Amino acid sequence: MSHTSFDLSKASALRQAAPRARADASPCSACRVRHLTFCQPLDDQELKQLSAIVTTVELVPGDPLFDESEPATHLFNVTAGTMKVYKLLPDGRRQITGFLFAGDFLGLANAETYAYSAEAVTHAALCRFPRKKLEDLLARYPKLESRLLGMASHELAAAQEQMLLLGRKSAKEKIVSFLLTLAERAARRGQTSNPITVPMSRTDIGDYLGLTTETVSRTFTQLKTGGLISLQAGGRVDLRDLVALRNIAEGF
Amino acid sequence: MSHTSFDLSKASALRQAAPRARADASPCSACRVRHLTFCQPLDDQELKQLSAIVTTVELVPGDPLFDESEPATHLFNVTAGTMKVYKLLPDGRRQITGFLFAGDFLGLANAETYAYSAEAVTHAALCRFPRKKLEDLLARYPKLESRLLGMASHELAAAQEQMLLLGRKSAKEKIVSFLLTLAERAARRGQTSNPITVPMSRTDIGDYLGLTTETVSRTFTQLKTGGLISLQAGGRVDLRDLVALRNIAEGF
DNA sequence: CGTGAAGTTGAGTATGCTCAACGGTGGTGG
DNA sequence: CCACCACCGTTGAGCATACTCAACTTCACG
Repeated sequence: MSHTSFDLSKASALRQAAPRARADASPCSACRVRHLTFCQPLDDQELKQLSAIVTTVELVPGDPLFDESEPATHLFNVTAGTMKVYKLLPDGRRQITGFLFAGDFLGLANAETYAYSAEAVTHAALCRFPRKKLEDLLARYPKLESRLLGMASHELAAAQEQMLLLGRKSAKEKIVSFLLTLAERAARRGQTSNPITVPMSRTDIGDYLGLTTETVSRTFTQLKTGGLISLQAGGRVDLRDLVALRNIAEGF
Repeated sequence: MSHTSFDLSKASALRQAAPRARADASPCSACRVRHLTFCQPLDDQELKQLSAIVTTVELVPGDPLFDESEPATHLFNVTAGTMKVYKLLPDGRRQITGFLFAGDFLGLANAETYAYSAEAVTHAALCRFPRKKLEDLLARYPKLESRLLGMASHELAAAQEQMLLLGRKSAKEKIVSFLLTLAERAARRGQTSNPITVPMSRTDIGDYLGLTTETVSRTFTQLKTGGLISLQAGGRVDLRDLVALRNIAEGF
């Protein structure tokens, strides 16, 4: 599972999301993923205000975006590619707390510092908003803040689902739940949900699910042998028996 | 560790938080825990609006407040006592996703239904807001929505910390982290942080930390034997060596 | 007191981890 | 263009942490 094929596949997405050069048109109004993001409720006039404070960031796989406990100066919006956010223990144990795709935001912090580190999984593009200036805009446009609260609520529900997974599910249930969540999120973004694209490494998956790479690998093999999934080129996973998979994920 | 002693200790808190009878004074303006809650930014005039839509709920240990997948018609604010929120798998496995104390809110839902069930751990009192009417108020008072977003961000950070715990910490690290978090939250509420009050059962603690009751019990014994904590009457836990405990919790 | 729930302790076990070897693949440099 | 190398993924063997099942104790309450 190399990154290369994904780098290629993301290249066009990067171009789509990139702001346009013309000065009079708001770059944000041309954004292909706006309907997925927190900017969604703004009209053209308001998007111009947003455009005035945004800059874009492009990352290659492995590039860090920010580190835990660093001053939380910016909020980001993923426009293309995949990001991961994680927390570390002093001895190197790592918990990936989320994978982020187009439309997801990161960097929301109540405290002065980020609560986690963020790093690119694939080639990725992001919008970067200075926190202070964005807060001014939030104060001016309550519907923006409302949208952000809605997205934060959604994330909270996802976090609780993940706690159930981490605390109470078996390795097999974890992997299957993970695959189905990927499929669901892809569908939500309007992408194909079967076969799904799994851009992250076995190690990343393990660190997300509270497993080791070996266990992740063994479980994939087991699912493959059982005819529930099949692994295809480019890190794609074909979900062969959705009913059976859903039963496993729910713990039946 | 019975609930009784806690029921007694909470009785006065219940009275403190109970709305007053006079019609012209806003009950909310007399609230003892307002500075901890999302109502905090409102002035007296605005609190009156809030009072108009609030009702109060009192629960005894074990009382359910609402169930997962039930229509999310209300949002709640804990004013006294301890609540737990949890998710279930079909075979009965349970993950408690949080314990809630005075000042914490619950029932925030982006979807039509609650994402979890909620139940009283001790005697508890809550404010109940009809979701629709509260949303009207949120639209009218952006500072309310802003405050709610801040609290949701804080919860998200806590959820990520909990994922790190569930996915990557040992039983001992989990228990110690849990005790220290309880101490920190007690301090935040202005209560004594040592000894701490642990109002929930071993089973609840296990379901919160992804452990069994037996492992929780064994680990407490181990910490006690090691002189790191001591168990006192009324479910109080004395943290004997904070430095050592912090090192364990952080994974050193 | 008697009873039932909660907590503790013990013995044996299983799930997932550790340590290790090997194979494939893509990227690099000669 | 090919050979090498590093990284990722897979598989195996043995082990450890936490679980299961069970007995016993403690405690709250009737």
